Amino acid sequence: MDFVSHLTSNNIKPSLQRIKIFEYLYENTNHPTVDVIYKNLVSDIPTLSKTTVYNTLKLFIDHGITSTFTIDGNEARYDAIMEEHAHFKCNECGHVSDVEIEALKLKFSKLNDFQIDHTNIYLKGICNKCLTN
Amino acid sequence: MDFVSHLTSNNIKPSLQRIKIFEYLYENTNHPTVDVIYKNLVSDIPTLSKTTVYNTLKLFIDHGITSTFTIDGNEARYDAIMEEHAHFKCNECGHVSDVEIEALKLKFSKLNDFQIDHTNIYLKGICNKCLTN
DNA sequence: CCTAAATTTGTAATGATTACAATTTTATAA
DNA sequence: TTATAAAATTGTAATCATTACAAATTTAGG
Repeated sequence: MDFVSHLTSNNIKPSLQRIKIFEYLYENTNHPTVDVIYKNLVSDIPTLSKTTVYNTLKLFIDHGITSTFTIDGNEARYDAIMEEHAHFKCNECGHVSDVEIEALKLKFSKLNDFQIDHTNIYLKGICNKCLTN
Repeated sequence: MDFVSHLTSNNIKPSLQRIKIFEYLYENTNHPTVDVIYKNLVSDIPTLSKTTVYNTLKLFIDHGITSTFTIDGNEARYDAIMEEHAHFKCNECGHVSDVEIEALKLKFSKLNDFQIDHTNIYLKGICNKCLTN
Protein backbone atom coordinates (compact mmCIF):
# COMPACT_ATOMS: atom_id res chain seq x y z
CA MET A 1 0.00 0.00 0.00
CA ASP A 2 1.48 3.29 -1.15
CA PHE A 3 0.07 5.76 1.33
CA VAL A 4 1.22 8.87 -0.50
CA SER A 5 -0.52 7.98 -3.72
CA HIS A 6 -3.55 6.80 -1.82
CA LEU A 7 -3.84 10.25 -0.27
CA THR A 8 -3.15 12.17 -3.48
CA SER A 9 -5.58 10.07 -5.48
CA ASN A 10 -8.20 11.08 -2.93
CA ASN A 11 -7.32 14.76 -3.25
CA ILE A 12 -5.49 14.96 0.03
CA LYS A 13 -2.13 16.69 0.08
CA PRO A 14 0.27 14.17 1.62
CA SER A 15 1.86 16.01 4.50
CA LEU A 16 4.04 14.11 6.94
CA GLN A 17 1.32 14.16 9.60
CA ARG A 18 -1.32 12.90 7.20
CA ILE A 19 0.85 10.11 5.90
CA LYS A 20 1.80 8.94 9.36
CA ILE A 21 -1.73 9.11 10.72
CA PHE A 22 -3.15 7.19 7.79
CA GLU A 23 -0.34 4.66 7.94
CA TYR A 24 -1.00 4.10 11.61
CA LEU A 25 -4.69 3.66 11.02
CA TYR A 26 -4.15 1.29 8.14
CA GLU A 27 -1.68 -0.92 9.95
CA ASN A 28 -3.45 -0.96 13.29
CA THR A 29 -6.85 -2.46 12.73
CA ASN A 30 -7.67 -2.27 16.42
CA HIS A 31 -9.87 0.80 15.88
CA PRO A 32 -7.79 3.28 17.81
CA THR A 33 -9.14 6.36 19.53
CA VAL A 34 -7.71 9.84 18.95
CA ASP A 35 -5.75 9.55 22.16
CA VAL A 36 -4.19 6.24 21.14
CA ILE A 37 -3.23 7.56 17.72
CA TYR A 38 -1.72 10.68 19.24
CA LYS A 39 0.27 8.84 21.92
CA ASN A 40 1.70 6.42 19.38
CA LEU A 41 2.75 9.04 16.87
CA VAL A 42 4.05 11.84 19.06
CA SER A 43 7.40 10.08 19.49
CA ASP A 44 7.72 10.01 15.70
CA ILE A 45 6.52 13.58 15.20
CA PRO A 46 7.39 15.45 18.40
CA THR A 47 5.52 18.58 17.36
CA LEU A 48 2.30 16.69 16.73
CA SER A 49 -0.81 18.23 18.20
CA LYS A 50 -3.93 16.39 19.21
CA THR A 51 -5.92 18.96 17.27
CA THR A 52 -4.08 17.89 14.14
CA VAL A 53 -5.15 14.31 14.77
CA TYR A 54 -8.76 15.46 15.06
CA ASN A 55 -8.48 17.69 11.97
CA THR A 56 -6.79 15.02 9.92
CA LEU A 57 -9.26 12.29 10.78
CA LYS A 58 -12.12 14.61 9.92
CA LEU A 59 -10.42 15.31 6.60
CA PHE A 60 -10.04 11.58 5.94
CA ILE A 61 -13.69 10.99 6.72
CA ASP A 62 -14.80 13.86 4.46
CA HIS A 63 -12.76 12.33 1.65
CA GLY A 64 -14.12 8.87 2.31
CA ILE A 65 -10.93 7.05 3.22
CA THR A 66 -11.71 6.60 6.90
CA SER A 67 -14.80 5.80 8.92
CA THR A 68 -15.66 6.45 12.50
CA PHE A 69 -17.90 4.78 15.02
CA THR A 70 -18.52 4.69 18.75
CA ILE A 71 -19.16 1.50 20.61
CA ASP A 72 -20.15 2.66 24.06
CA GLY A 73 -20.88 6.29 23.61
CA ASN A 74 -17.60 7.51 25.03
CA GLU A 75 -14.68 7.92 22.65
CA ALA A 76 -14.88 7.84 18.88
CA ARG A 77 -12.95 5.09 17.16
CA TYR A 78 -11.45 5.24 13.69
CA ASP A 79 -11.03 2.74 10.96
CA ALA A 80 -9.22 2.78 7.62
CA ILE A 81 -11.09 -0.26 6.39
CA MET A 82 -13.97 1.06 4.33
CA GLU A 83 -15.55 -2.24 3.33
CA GLU A 84 -18.78 -2.64 5.22
CA HIS A 85 -18.26 -4.68 8.33
CA ALA A 86 -19.52 -4.98 11.87
CA HIS A 87 -17.71 -4.63 15.17
CA PHE A 88 -17.67 -6.84 18.19
CA LYS A 89 -16.64 -5.71 21.64
CA CYS A 90 -15.77 -8.24 24.31
CA ASN A 91 -17.21 -7.21 27.65
CA GLU A 92 -14.52 -9.27 29.37
CA CYS A 93 -11.25 -8.08 27.83
CA GLY A 94 -12.56 -4.94 26.15
CA HIS A 95 -11.04 -5.81 22.79
CA VAL A 96 -12.85 -4.60 19.68
CA SER A 97 -12.63 -6.82 16.64
CA ASP A 98 -14.01 -6.86 13.12
CA VAL A 99 -16.85 -9.13 12.07
CA GLU A 100 -17.40 -10.11 8.48
CA ILE A 101 -20.75 -8.69 7.53
CA GLU A 102 -21.43 -11.66 5.27
CA ALA A 103 -21.38 -13.82 8.34
CA LEU A 104 -24.40 -11.94 9.52
CA LYS A 105 -26.30 -12.89 6.40
CA LEU A 106 -27.38 -9.31 6.25
CA LYS A 107 -28.05 -7.58 3.01
CA PHE A 108 -30.42 -4.79 2.13
CA SER A 109 -30.45 -1.39 0.55
CA LYS A 110 -34.05 -0.31 1.00
CA LEU A 111 -36.31 -0.82 3.95
CA ASN A 112 -39.93 0.33 4.22
CA ASP A 113 -39.39 2.96 1.53
CA PHE A 114 -36.41 4.29 3.42
CA GLN A 115 -33.16 4.87 1.61
CA ILE A 116 -30.39 3.27 3.64
CA ASP A 117 -27.07 4.99 3.07
CA HIS A 118 -25.13 3.61 5.97
CA THR A 119 -25.29 0.55 8.14
CA ASN A 120 -23.74 0.41 11.54
CA ILE A 121 -23.69 -2.80 13.49
CA TYR A 122 -21.97 -3.57 16.70
CA LEU A 123 -22.22 -6.58 18.87
CA LYS A 124 -21.28 -7.07 22.48
CA GLY A 125 -20.59 -10.26 24.34
CA ILE A 126 -17.69 -12.52 25.25
CA CYS A 127 -14.99 -13.44 22.77
CA ASN A 128 -13.82 -17.04 22.33
CA LYS A 129 -10.51 -16.33 24.04
CA CYS A 130 -12.25 -15.16 27.19
CA LEU A 131 -14.84 -17.94 26.97
CA THR A 132 -12.22 -20.68 27.17
CA ASN A 133 -10.31 -19.07 30.05
CA MET B 1 -49.48 -0.08 31.52
CA ASP B 2 -49.33 0.36 35.27
CA PHE B 3 -46.04 2.15 35.76
CA VAL B 4 -45.97 1.82 39.53
CA SER B 5 -46.31 -1.95 39.52
CA HIS B 6 -43.88 -2.20 36.63
CA LEU B 7 -41.28 -0.43 38.73
CA THR B 8 -41.99 -2.35 41.93
CA SER B 9 -41.98 -5.69 40.15
CA ASN B 10 -38.50 -4.78 38.95
CA ASN B 11 -37.36 -3.91 42.47
CA ILE B 12 -37.43 -0.18 41.94
CA LYS B 13 -39.07 1.95 44.57
CA PRO B 14 -41.66 4.05 42.72
CA SER B 15 -40.83 7.62 43.62
CA LEU B 16 -42.59 10.45 41.82
CA GLN B 17 -39.50 11.21 39.74
CA ARG B 18 -39.03 7.59 38.74
CA ILE B 19 -42.66 7.15 37.78
CA LYS B 20 -42.71 10.30 35.69
CA ILE B 21 -39.42 9.58 33.95
CA PHE B 22 -40.41 6.05 33.07
CA GLU B 23 -43.85 7.19 31.96
CA TYR B 24 -42.28 9.81 29.70
CA LEU B 25 -39.90 7.28 28.22
CA TYR B 26 -42.62 4.74 27.66
CA GLU B 27 -45.01 7.13 25.97
CA ASN B 28 -42.44 8.95 23.88
CA THR B 29 -40.85 6.42 21.64
CA ASN B 30 -38.76 9.08 19.94
CA HIS B 31 -35.65 8.02 21.88
CA PRO B 32 -35.23 11.19 23.91
CA THR B 33 -31.94 12.46 25.26
CA VAL B 34 -31.42 13.38 28.91
CA ASP B 35 -31.87 17.01 28.03
CA VAL B 36 -35.18 16.41 26.30
CA ILE B 37 -36.49 14.32 29.18
CA TYR B 38 -35.43 16.93 31.68
CA LYS B 39 -36.92 19.87 29.77
CA ASN B 40 -40.24 18.09 29.35
CA LEU B 41 -40.58 17.03 32.96
CA VAL B 42 -39.30 20.06 34.84
CA SER B 43 -42.63 21.86 34.41
CA ASP B 44 -44.32 18.89 36.07
CA ILE B 45 -41.70 18.49 38.80
CA PRO B 46 -40.21 21.97 39.32
CA THR B 47 -37.51 20.72 41.68
CA LEU B 48 -36.28 18.12 39.20
CA SER B 49 -32.54 17.97 38.72
CA LYS B 50 -30.76 16.79 35.61
CA THR B 51 -28.60 14.62 37.84
CA THR B 52 -31.74 12.81 38.94
CA VAL B 53 -32.58 12.10 35.32
CA TYR B 54 -29.11 10.62 34.81
CA ASN B 55 -29.28 8.63 38.05
CA THR B 56 -32.74 7.33 37.34
CA LEU B 57 -31.97 6.23 33.80
CA LYS B 58 -28.88 4.43 35.04
CA LEU B 59 -31.05 2.72 37.63
CA PHE B 60 -33.55 1.69 34.97
CA ILE B 61 -30.78 0.28 32.80
CA ASP B 62 -29.26 -1.64 35.70
CA HIS B 63 -32.67 -3.17 36.37
CA GLY B 64 -33.20 -3.99 32.72
CA ILE B 65 -36.26 -1.87 32.01
CA THR B 66 -34.53 0.69 29.80
CA SER B 67 -31.85 0.58 27.16
CA THR B 68 -29.49 3.22 25.87
CA PHE B 69 -27.75 3.82 22.61
CA THR B 70 -25.94 6.56 20.73
CA ILE B 71 -26.44 7.17 17.07
CA ASP B 72 -23.81 9.73 16.24
CA GLY B 73 -21.48 9.63 19.16
CA ASN B 74 -22.82 12.75 20.79
CA GLU B 75 -25.72 12.40 23.20
CA ALA B 76 -27.02 9.16 24.65
CA ARG B 77 -30.58 8.26 23.79
CA TYR B 78 -32.92 6.20 25.92
CA ASP B 79 -35.57 3.70 25.14
CA ALA B 80 -38.18 1.90 27.26
CA ILE B 81 -38.80 -0.66 24.55
CA MET B 82 -36.67 -3.65 25.44
CA GLU B 83 -37.56 -5.91 22.53
CA GLU B 84 -34.58 -6.11 20.21
CA HIS B 85 -34.91 -3.63 17.38
CA ALA B 86 -32.82 -1.41 15.19
CA HIS B 87 -32.79 2.35 14.78
CA PHE B 88 -32.87 4.49 11.71
CA LYS B 89 -31.79 8.12 11.60
CA CYS B 90 -32.79 10.33 8.72
CA ASN B 91 -29.92 12.54 7.66
CA GLU B 92 -32.40 15.02 6.25
CA CYS B 93 -34.86 15.67 9.08
CA GLY B 94 -32.84 14.13 11.89
CA HIS B 95 -35.69 11.98 13.10
CA VAL B 96 -34.83 8.67 14.74
CA SER B 97 -37.29 5.84 14.23
CA ASP B 98 -37.54 2.19 15.15
CA VAL B 99 -36.94 -0.59 12.65
CA GLU B 100 -38.38 -4.04 13.12
CA ILE B 101 -35.42 -6.35 13.43
CA GLU B 102 -37.34 -9.10 11.66
CA ALA B 103 -37.37 -6.91 8.61
CA LEU B 104 -33.62 -7.17 8.55
CA LYS B 105 -33.85 -10.94 8.34
CA LEU B 106 -31.19 -11.01 10.98
CA LYS B 107 -30.93 -13.75 13.48
CA PHE B 108 -27.95 -15.18 15.27
CA SER B 109 -26.73 -15.92 18.73
CA LYS B 110 -23.24 -17.25 18.13
CA LEU B 111 -20.65 -16.06 15.69
CA ASN B 112 -17.19 -17.49 15.20
CA ASP B 113 -17.23 -19.01 18.68
CA PHE B 114 -18.12 -15.62 20.13
CA GLN B 115 -20.98 -15.31 22.56
CA ILE B 116 -23.18 -12.46 21.42
CA ASP B 117 -25.03 -10.89 24.32
CA HIS B 118 -26.18 -7.70 22.71
CA THR B 119 -26.85 -6.53 19.19
CA ASN B 120 -26.86 -2.93 18.22
CA ILE B 121 -27.86 -1.86 14.77
CA TYR B 122 -28.40 1.56 13.46
CA LEU B 123 -28.99 2.72 9.95
CA LYS B 124 -28.62 6.12 8.40
CA GLY B 125 -30.14 7.47 5.24
CA ILE B 126 -33.22 9.34 4.07
CA CYS B 127 -36.70 8.52 5.33
CA ASN B 128 -39.63 8.14 2.95
CA LYS B 129 -41.16 11.43 4.04
CA CYS B 130 -38.03 13.34 3.07
CA LEU B 131 -37.61 11.30 -0.11
CA THR B 132 -40.99 12.35 -1.49
CA ASN B 133 -40.54 16.02 -0.61
C1' DC C 1 -42.47 11.34 66.51
C1' DC C 2 -37.52 10.17 65.88
C1' DT C 3 -33.81 8.32 63.67
C1' DA C 4 -31.56 5.90 59.86
C1' DA C 5 -31.59 4.89 55.19
C1' DA C 6 -32.78 6.10 50.64
C1' DT C 7 -33.52 9.60 47.31
C1' DT C 8 -32.98 13.93 45.30
C1' DT C 9 -30.54 17.95 44.36
C1' DG C 10 -26.84 21.50 43.10
C1' DT C 11 -22.25 22.41 42.28
C1' DA C 12 -17.93 21.28 40.86
C1' DA C 13 -14.91 18.17 38.24
C1' DT C 14 -13.83 15.38 34.20
C1' DG C 15 -12.95 14.23 29.58
C1' DA C 16 -13.77 14.30 24.66
C1' DT C 17 -14.30 17.43 21.13
C1' DT C 18 -14.42 21.97 18.78
C1' DA C 19 -13.41 26.98 17.98
C1' DC C 20 -10.18 30.02 16.99
C1' DA C 21 -6.21 32.67 16.40
C1' DA C 22 -1.25 32.43 15.93
C1' DT C 23 2.60 30.16 13.97
C1' DT C 24 4.79 27.43 10.66
C1' DT C 25 5.14 25.30 6.29
C1' DT C 26 4.29 24.98 1.41
C1' DA C 27 3.33 26.64 -3.14
C1' DT C 28 3.33 30.29 -6.54
C1' DA C 29 4.76 34.18 -9.19
C1' DA C 30 7.78 37.90 -10.12
C1' DT D 1 15.94 33.06 -5.57
C1' DT D 2 12.83 35.85 -2.96
C1' DA D 3 8.43 37.80 -1.73
C1' DT D 4 3.84 36.78 -0.86
C1' DA D 5 -0.36 34.23 -0.46
C1' DA D 6 -2.51 30.03 0.76
C1' DA D 7 -2.60 25.88 3.32
C1' DA D 8 -1.47 23.17 7.27
C1' DT D 9 -0.25 22.72 11.95
C1' DT D 10 -0.31 23.96 16.58
C1' DG D 11 -1.72 25.49 21.41
C1' DT D 12 -5.01 27.40 24.25
C1' DA D 13 -9.42 28.28 25.58
C1' DA D 14 -14.29 27.17 25.21
C1' DT D 15 -18.10 23.87 24.94
C1' DC D 16 -20.94 20.17 26.14
C1' DA D 17 -22.35 15.70 27.96
C1' DT D 18 -21.58 13.15 31.83
C1' DT D 19 -19.98 11.92 36.55
C1' DA D 20 -18.44 12.69 41.41
C1' DC D 21 -19.66 14.14 45.53
C1' DA D 22 -21.56 16.15 49.46
C1' DA D 23 -25.57 18.54 51.32
C1' DA D 24 -30.47 18.66 51.73
C1' DT D 25 -34.78 16.43 51.54
C1' DT D 26 -37.89 12.68 51.74
C1' DT D 27 -39.33 8.13 53.19
C1' DA D 28 -39.75 4.09 56.18
C1' DG D 29 -39.49 1.56 60.53
C1' DG D 30 -39.44 1.39 65.42
